[in-house]
Amino acid sequence: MILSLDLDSEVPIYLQIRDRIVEAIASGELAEGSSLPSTRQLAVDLGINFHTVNKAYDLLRQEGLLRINRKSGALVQRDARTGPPEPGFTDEWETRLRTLLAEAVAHGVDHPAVLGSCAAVLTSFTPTAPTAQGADHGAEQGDSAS
Amino acid sequence: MILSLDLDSEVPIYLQIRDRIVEAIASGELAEGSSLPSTRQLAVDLGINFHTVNKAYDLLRQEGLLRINRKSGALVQRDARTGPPEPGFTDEWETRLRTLLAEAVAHGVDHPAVLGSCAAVLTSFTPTAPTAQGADHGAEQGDSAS
DNA sequence: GGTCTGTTCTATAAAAGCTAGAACAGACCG
DNA sequence: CGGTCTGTTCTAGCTTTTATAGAACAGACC
Repeated sequence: MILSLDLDSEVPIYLQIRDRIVEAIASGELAEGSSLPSTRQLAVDLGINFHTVNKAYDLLRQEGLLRINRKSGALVQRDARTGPPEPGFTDEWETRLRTLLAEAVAHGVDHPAVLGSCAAVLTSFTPTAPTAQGADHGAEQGDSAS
Repeated sequence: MILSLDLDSEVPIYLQIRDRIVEAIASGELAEGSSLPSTRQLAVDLGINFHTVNKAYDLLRQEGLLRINRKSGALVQRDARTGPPEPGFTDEWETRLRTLLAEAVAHGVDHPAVLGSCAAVLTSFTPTAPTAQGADHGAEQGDSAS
């Protein structure tokens, strides 16, 4: 699990870590039960303070995506296949979705284009379709600059 | 233009104002050229300081959605029909979209359901679509894989 | 002239955000 | 046992954000 982050970004470091892990879970790169590096280890790899990593892990734990144990460290608790989301998640999420999509529409992106972007993002989460046998165009992503 | 905001929300007031205006523009409730109430007037209506409203307006101006004039006040500059977004908008927007959709997928919402939510939100932006250009049935495509 | 408008200063106070140092306790291994 | 890893907790400093507020200015409008 190598993640690259931009220290010059306006997005806080701990949020970048969280976002990357969420995307890794969504794409299946991190399956349920996968173990994440320890906060101190990841902090050393990224050259940041381990509290920052801890904050990201703790946020993911509050969101129900991680299970943190003193003995086994951080494990992925949720998965795309785990089941439906906890009650209360969808409402809050759709509110944010509404605001985000409204932004695009207001800026002149027409509805089919917006929906196309959504579909493209979702497709990027499944680089290798289970039922597909034709195109195995691997998504180029492996980038580690940290 | 009546907007309700939640003073107890974690979302800052000025951001709530911005979000509501963006959604109003996306839904066509506020068309290009529409005039918004003055900062002082809206502040009185909402029971808040006019600087807070000014901050929301200024943010929308920076985003290119509002044109603020000393004589005509705040006018909606952009619209769903104005044209394609400014260069640089899409990339940053798709990054946020990716993170948001990843969140839903990681929480167990399957791809068709996510796409369905997106389509539902878009549909809610067009309660009456006389100039439909295929946005209605655009949601009908199921999952993208295979 | 009076009143509205946006604009621009300064200012303050509270809150949140972010990173960090230090220490503690449990777990593991040689 | 001793050393080292782990997560956890407490404290702390610093910056940024948020919201409010006052004051003043200039253009527009009736």
